[in-house]
This record gives sequence, C-alpha cells and structure tokens, in this order.
Amino acid sequence: MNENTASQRQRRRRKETRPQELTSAALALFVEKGFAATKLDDVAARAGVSKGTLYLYFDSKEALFKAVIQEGVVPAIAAGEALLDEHDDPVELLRAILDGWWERIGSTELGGIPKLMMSEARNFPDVAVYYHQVVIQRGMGLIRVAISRGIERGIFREVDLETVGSVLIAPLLHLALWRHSFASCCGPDTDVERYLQTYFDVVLDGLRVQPLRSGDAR
Amino acid sequence: MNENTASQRQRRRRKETRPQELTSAALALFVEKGFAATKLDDVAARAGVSKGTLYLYFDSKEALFKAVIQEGVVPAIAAGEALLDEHDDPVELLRAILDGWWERIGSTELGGIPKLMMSEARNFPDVAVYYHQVVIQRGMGLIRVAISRGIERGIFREVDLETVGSVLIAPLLHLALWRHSFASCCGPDTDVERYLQTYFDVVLDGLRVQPLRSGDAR
Amino acid sequence: MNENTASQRQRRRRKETRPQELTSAALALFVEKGFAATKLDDVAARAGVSKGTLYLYFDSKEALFKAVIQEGVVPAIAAGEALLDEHDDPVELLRAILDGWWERIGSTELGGIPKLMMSEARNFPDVAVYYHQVVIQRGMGLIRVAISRGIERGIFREVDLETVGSVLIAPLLHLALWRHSFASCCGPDTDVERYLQTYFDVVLDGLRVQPLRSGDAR
Amino acid sequence: MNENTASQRQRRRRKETRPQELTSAALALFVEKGFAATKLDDVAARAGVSKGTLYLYFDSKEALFKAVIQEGVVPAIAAGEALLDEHDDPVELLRAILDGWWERIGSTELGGIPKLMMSEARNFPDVAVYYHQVVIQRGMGLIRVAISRGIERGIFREVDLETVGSVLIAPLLHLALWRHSFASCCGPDTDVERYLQTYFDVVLDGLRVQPLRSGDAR
DNA sequence: GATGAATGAGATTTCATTCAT
DNA sequence: GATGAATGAAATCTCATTCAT
Repeated sequence: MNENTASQRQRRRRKETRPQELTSAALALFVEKGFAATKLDDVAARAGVSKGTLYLYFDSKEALFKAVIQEGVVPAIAAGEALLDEHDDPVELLRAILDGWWERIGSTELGGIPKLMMSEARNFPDVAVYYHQVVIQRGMGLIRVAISRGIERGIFREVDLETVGSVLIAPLLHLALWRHSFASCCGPDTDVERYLQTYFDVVLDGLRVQPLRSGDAR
Repeated sequence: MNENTASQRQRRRRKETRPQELTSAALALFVEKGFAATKLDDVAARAGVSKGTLYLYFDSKEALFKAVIQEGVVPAIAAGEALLDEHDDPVELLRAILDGWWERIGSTELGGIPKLMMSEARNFPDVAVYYHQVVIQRGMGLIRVAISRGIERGIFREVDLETVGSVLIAPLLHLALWRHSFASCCGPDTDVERYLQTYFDVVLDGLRVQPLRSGDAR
Repeated sequence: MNENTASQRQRRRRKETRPQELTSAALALFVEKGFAATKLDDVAARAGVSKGTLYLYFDSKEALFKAVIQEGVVPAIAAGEALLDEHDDPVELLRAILDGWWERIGSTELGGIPKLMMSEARNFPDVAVYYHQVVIQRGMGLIRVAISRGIERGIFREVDLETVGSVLIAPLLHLALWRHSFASCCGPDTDVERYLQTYFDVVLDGLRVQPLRSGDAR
Repeated sequence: MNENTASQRQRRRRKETRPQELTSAALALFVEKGFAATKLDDVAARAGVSKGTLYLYFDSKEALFKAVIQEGVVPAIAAGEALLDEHDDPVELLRAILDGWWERIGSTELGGIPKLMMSEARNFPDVAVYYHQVVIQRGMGLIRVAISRGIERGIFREVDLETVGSVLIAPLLHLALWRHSFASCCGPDTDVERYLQTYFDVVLDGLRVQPLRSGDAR
C-alpha cells in the first residue's frame, strides 16, 4: 500500500530538480562560449542527459536561455533589499551591498550572468528589458538609497544620485566579467582581495591627498 | 600610354581600402550580435560586396575576426603613450588618459571592441592573449605611470599600483559595454556627461566628506 | 470468494475494448493528418491513455496502422453480401448496395478509411493488397452481380462488367473523400442528398434525352 | 566584350529552370509518399542537387509544397476555358472537357496533384482554399456551362446543375487517384480505355434500357 | 578581382520506442 | 497493466566555405 517507494520519490525529486540541473549546465556553457556558440549537445552532455531530454523541459534553445536568466536573477533579487534594514551606518551599508553582491553573485557561479546578459542583450531585447527592470534598476535603487542616506547624514558628499550607482558597481562588474573572459587565458590580472580593497579605498576617499571638496572635480 | 586611368586608380584605391570596409562591417555586426551569431552573408551585405569577396581578403571567418581585432587595436595603442609627455600635472594627465580613451575609443565605433573581446576571449584565447598584452597591459601601465607620478609628487595617496588601473578604467569600460548592450533596448540609462563627471568626482575625491586618510579604508 | 468484483469486470471490459478505443482514436487522426504526420502522442491523448500504453497493445506505429485498417474493413465486408438475397429487383439491389455503402460506411466514421488507404497505399503495399482483395474486389464483385442480374433480365443495357463497378462507386467514394479533405475548409461543396439523387439519376438514366442505345456512346 | 558566353547562358538557364526541376521532383515524391513521409534529402537526390540547394529556392518544406501545388495548378487552369468556344455540340463539348482533363491532367505527371491535395487539404487549409477556388470551382463551372447548354438545346435532361459537375468528374478523379495509389501494388484494376468508354456510356445514356424519363429516378 | 550558386557538415528539433517505476 | 521520463536516430534547416563563370 505504500506507493511512495524510495525510487518513486527519487524520481519525483529528479523531475523537479532536472530543470535546474539543465539550466545550470547551460549557464556554464553560455557564459563560457556565448549563446550561439554553445551546442545543445554539449549542454546535454554536461548535464548528463541526452539531447532529447532538454526538449522535455524547454521548448527551444531560446527558451532555455530565458530560463537560465530567469533562474539566475532570483537570487540577485533576494540578495539585496534585506540589507537596508540590517545596517545603519551608510558606509557600512554601502560596503555591505557591494561586498554582498560580490560574495553572493560576482564570485559565485552566478557571476557569469552579467557577462552573458551583456553579450546577448541585443539578441534578446525582451530578456534584456526584463533583466534591466528586475535586476539592474533594483540594484541601482539600492545603492542610491545607501548613498542618499549617507548624504542626509553628512557622511557623503552631494554626488549625483542618478549616475553614482553605475559608477560604483562598475568595478565589481568589471571583476566579474574578467573572471569569465580574460582570466582563463591571461590570469586573474589582479588579486581579488587587493582589487576590492583598492576599489573601496578609492571610492570612499578618492585619489587626492587634498580633496577639492567642490561638487565639481574639474 | 597612360595606363593610370582614373578607374584604375580608383580600383587600386578600392583594393587598398576594401579590407577596412570589410572589417568595419564585420566589427559592427560582431559587436551587435556576437561572433557566432553573425552570418558572413550579413557582413558582406553590410559592406556591399558578395559573400565570395570576403574570401578574397580573409581566409576564414576566424581570420576575419582576428583582423577586426587587429585593426581595432592599432588606434588604441597609438592613442596612449604620447600623452605621458604632453601633460605634467598628474591629475590632468590621468584625466587626459581616461577622457582621451573615452573620446577616441569608448565613444567611437571602436568602443564595441571591448564588448567583443570580452564576449569572445574564451573562444579565441590566442587573440585574447594578444589583446591583453598589446592593449590592456599597456593601458594599465599608462595609468600606473600617471598614478605613481602623482604619488611621487604628493598629489595622490599611496594606493595600490597593481590594482588601481583596473578599478579606474572599469567605469569607462562599463559605459562602453552598456552602449553596445542594454542601451539599445533600455536607453542610455545615464547621461554620459553626468556619468563621466560623477566618475571623475568620486574617483578623485571619494565619497566621504571627511576622508579617513588611512591607507586602508576599512 | 466472489472474485468477479465490479471493478474487475470493468477492467476486463476495459481490456477488451481498449484496442478499439485506440484504433478509433488512431483512425480519426490518421484520416485527418495522414499516417506520417500523426504523432503517437496525439493518438494516446485522444484515446485518453499514456503514450506507453499504446505499446501494450500494438508493437509499433505501423502495427497500429494495420489494426486500424483491419478493424475498419470488417464492417465493410459484413455489410455487403447479405444484400444479394434481400433484393430481387436489380435496380433496387443496386441502390441498396450503393445507398447501403453510403449509410454504413461513407457517411460514418469509417468513411475516412478510403482516404487513408488511398493516401497510404504506396507506403504500405501489403496492407493495400489486403484491402484490395478483401474490400475492393469483393465490393466490385457485388456490384457486378447486381448489374449482370439486371442485364440478364433486360433491365440494364449490356455495359462492360469489368469496369462499370469502379465507375459506379466513384461518385460515392468522391463524396467520402471530400468529407475528409476539402469539406473542412471549403464547406460540403454539395448537399449530400441532392448529390446522391443526381448521382442515381444520371447513372440509371443517363444525361441524354434520347439515348443512343448503342453499346458505344461515341 | 561578348559577356554572354555559352556557359553563362547555360547557368542563367539553370537558375531559371531549377525551381521547376525541384518542384517536379518534389511533386513525384509528395504524390508517392505523401508530404510528411517525403524527406527533403530524397527530393534533393531526385533533382540531382544537394539538400542545401533546396533552401536557395524555397524557404521551407512547406513553401516547397505550396510551390508544387501552385505550379501544378497553372496548366489545369489554362487547359479548360478555351474549350467552350471550340465545341458547339454539348455532348462533344462535355466529352472534350472530360477527355481533355484526362489527357492533359489525369494521365500525366500532374494527375498526382488531386491525390496530393486530397491527402493534405486538412494540413494546409490555405492551400486547399486556394486550390478549391482556382481549380475545383472553375472546373465545376466549366462542366456546368456544358450541361446547361445541353439542357437549353433539349439534348440533356434537366439534371441538377449544382451537383452534376462533381458526379461527372468523380470517375475521372477516381481513376487518377487509383493510378497513384493502388495501381502500384494491385495493378491498374481496369483498362483505362474501357473504363473511360464505360464511363461515358453510362453517364450519357444511363444503365436502364427503358429510361424513366422523370426528373427523379426514384 | 568579383560573383553567387552550390555544397555538405553540423546545428536544432522531432518523435517512435523503451523501460524503470 | 499503466505510466511518462528518457532516449537517440533521423528529420529539417543553417551557414561557412568553395568554385565555375
């Protein structure tokens, strides 16, 4: 009467986890080779299934791409917003956001998604729009809040809130992009720890010994 | 007999400029769609020649790719090193380097090359190594010289010379990547002028009102 | 112990009727789309079973096809021969045969079989030979008997017994084929009742006001 | 200066005749095996070209199908309407139409088209609608004119003009269908000449020795 | 040099068939 | 017996490359 045999459970488990195994394999290859240069044969092989199995879960290569992004986007969304309440000091909050992004996204398997999205944005405009709304704008908003909080409290200078988010995230994105492009043939180029340290150092205190303290650096 | 007829000269002219017309068309499409997703049919059509003609000038699609990078790299090299002698003030030198990069590379047709190289580095490791040596390391060296000159003169703080180059170039690269990815579907995201201004502002003077002035921002 | 529980009986019932449910679903789809364009998935779905179940009853798609024809052929055989004894008047007999075919075959679900057999005869020569022997030749024989009986009694003219069967059945077949081809997109084209009436009218009495009454119409 | 070399002309000739060579090969195979069961490989092989060449001329297998029908339809249209003026006697006109159809369509390579259209009408409703309008209705109209002309002159009885066309064409269609279905495995079943003779005999003068001469044969 | 028709290897996609549950 | 996930052979379709003109 016990119809939930172990193997049945295992099978159901498999059915549920399959899509993730497939998107995970696809993500790795899409990031490495790009979407067009990735063969579904290779995705299937990496996931340990046959080519046909892919089509049980995804209607087409393009659908697989969208699922890969979809899946990769969820953690990014989840990662961020909780931080706003966890840190009071703006400097710490900003570091938490940026550090957190690196820890949870940039340095992990998901760090390839920015490269993939950058490379394919023009080939998949609808996915790009979605990603922009759900990830980029939300992330920029997060940084903006941290900065404006710091400005309110007189800790940060009055920088342009519209643009500062992109400027701040850029060096982290750059590091992530590097890891999935030149790093494999030209080495890490820079020690990650030192890179992050320099990054925070420069961003927080600038290069100059005697800051001009004007709104305009020119 | 005057064998240098007008049409002969024009043809010779054509012969010489042809390759550039082809690589230019290829660059645009490679940047837009990626290498694998670009059809030689489309490259030929964009250059206004037939598909077969491409093979008169390039042995293969891969050879065309290499020529595209090769060609795109030359101006980048030429652009830089002269600057070292033109500017004495380290701040001005740094701005000249970074501004100059944006003016001559980032904001031009060549601005797509970083995206292209980033996307394809792992598919063409030899090209990536070449690009790394000839463009990236040289560019990093340029910035390093500017920064170290500033440190020597007591204008810049003692930041890590190994990593600061990447950190500084990242926001500009980011802007160039954006222009060739999300910009087409999600708008420019930020006004370029303001972005650059914020960038220099933050980089030169940091975010904090009261700099810590320690080597370590933590 | 009463082992013939209701559900057991139902199951046995099921076991016996299953094949017919499957062939019935298959017939409908084979007729609609053709053999090759019909997916077993769809057959299974239409029969309300899983794809695997089909293979419990039929070894292959081809075996299913043969079963479909086999099944569809039985009523056709049964329908005919009894008529010979039921009608004495040759005109009535002929009408009974042709009307009966339309009532019991052409106008029913089985009316698709001629279309299916026509379409697939060359792909399944053995089935075609079987069908030819068991259905076509027998049916032609039936008509031939009716006509020859009419000739003997001086009611029908001396027409060619070899060919008249095909000529006579053709308009009915045509109607059946139409119902399963153009009818779905171009309407019934002709009212069935009027069509049959015209058909019998022309066939029995010809088009001419003054028949030539020669064996040769030329 | 003579740039129209022989081989150039031959090549151009080829370019122009290619599509017909391809549709001709496709027609033969579509008729024999049906659309779905025909492999493009085989079409290409029969036409003596490579698989890829097909795609230079037709966007898809479906487009090839449409071209096949399109091409096959043209002669059918051309064949008919001139006849109306060529024959005055309604009996001769009717024979000319039906005989002509058999000579020019039914007995030729084009005779497969009715089988093909019948088999695939439900899979390609738009093609079926087109075929219905351009071929079937026009053909029916032709017969209707002939019959009504005969009725006016008191040569034909007053049969139903709406339906008599289908009834009359049916035996010819049947013969054409037979040739492309059972004929290959079960022989011609009937001698064509005798079949046509019986057909005209029955249709023109009916089966009965003593016609009822009522509008209704019942 | 220039063309573009032709090729064929290789990609995506489909689907009859199998088999563990 | 019934299921449906998985398979892989085979189909459609693409496109870099060739070559006769």
